[in-house]
Amino acid sequence: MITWWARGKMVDYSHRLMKIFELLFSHYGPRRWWPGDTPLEIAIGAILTQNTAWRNVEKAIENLKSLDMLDVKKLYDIETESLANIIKPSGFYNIKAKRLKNLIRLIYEEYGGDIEQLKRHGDSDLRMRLLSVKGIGEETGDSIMLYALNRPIFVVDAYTKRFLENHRLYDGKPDYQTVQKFFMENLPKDVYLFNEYHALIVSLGKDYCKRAPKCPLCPLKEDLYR
DNA sequence: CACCAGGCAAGTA
DNA sequence: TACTTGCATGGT
Repeated sequence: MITWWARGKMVDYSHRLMKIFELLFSHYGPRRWWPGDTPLEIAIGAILTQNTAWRNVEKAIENLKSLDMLDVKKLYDIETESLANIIKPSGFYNIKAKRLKNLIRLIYEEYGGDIEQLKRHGDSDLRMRLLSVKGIGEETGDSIMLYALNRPIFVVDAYTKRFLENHRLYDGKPDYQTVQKFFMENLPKDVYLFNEYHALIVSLGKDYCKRAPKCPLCPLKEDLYR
């Protein structure tokens, strides 16, 4: 049995986390994340959405699509300045253009522009390669791992941390590694489960848990506020 | 008008 | 290690 210390006592969370998943899934249904059709588009979206509302990212991706720029070779060749101009609606466009170029440079120069070759790495090596790119931190890297490359890695973001705090599932400062371990050690390592779970937490967060410690309308309230 | 959104890296102490 | 700051657009 895997246990975690929380609220001063040791608790088995594996059943609770599955119960929460079932409640959220029955409330929202499948979320079908990540919005995006190809691994490349998903990876680009992961960088563009850093501290940015998704609706602004959509505009930037639309711009890339309309210019037929969702292509490793074309992105490798384009000037960083031109790329910045294309992705302008997503905000932080100068730094994000550099970050996109850093990722594209890795794919093009180390893997011949073929994401399938990048995928030959095992989970651990793959994660390290992604995190070695300047501009790809833990959340962005893990989003690419899970949603673009279909690896069983749990993605932690602001919503996930807020979720644990709001529902008092874990005390202490929710740093990335700890939160990720909390989910990964208490759930079966399943790509589909991790995919839907993260998406469901975001859906819940957008609807009910923005920053209130209590969520009167929250579909989880019966089971979590005892 | 102010505040925030699916972060990250670099700088400071 | 633990803060702080710059990066920038668009919606509420």
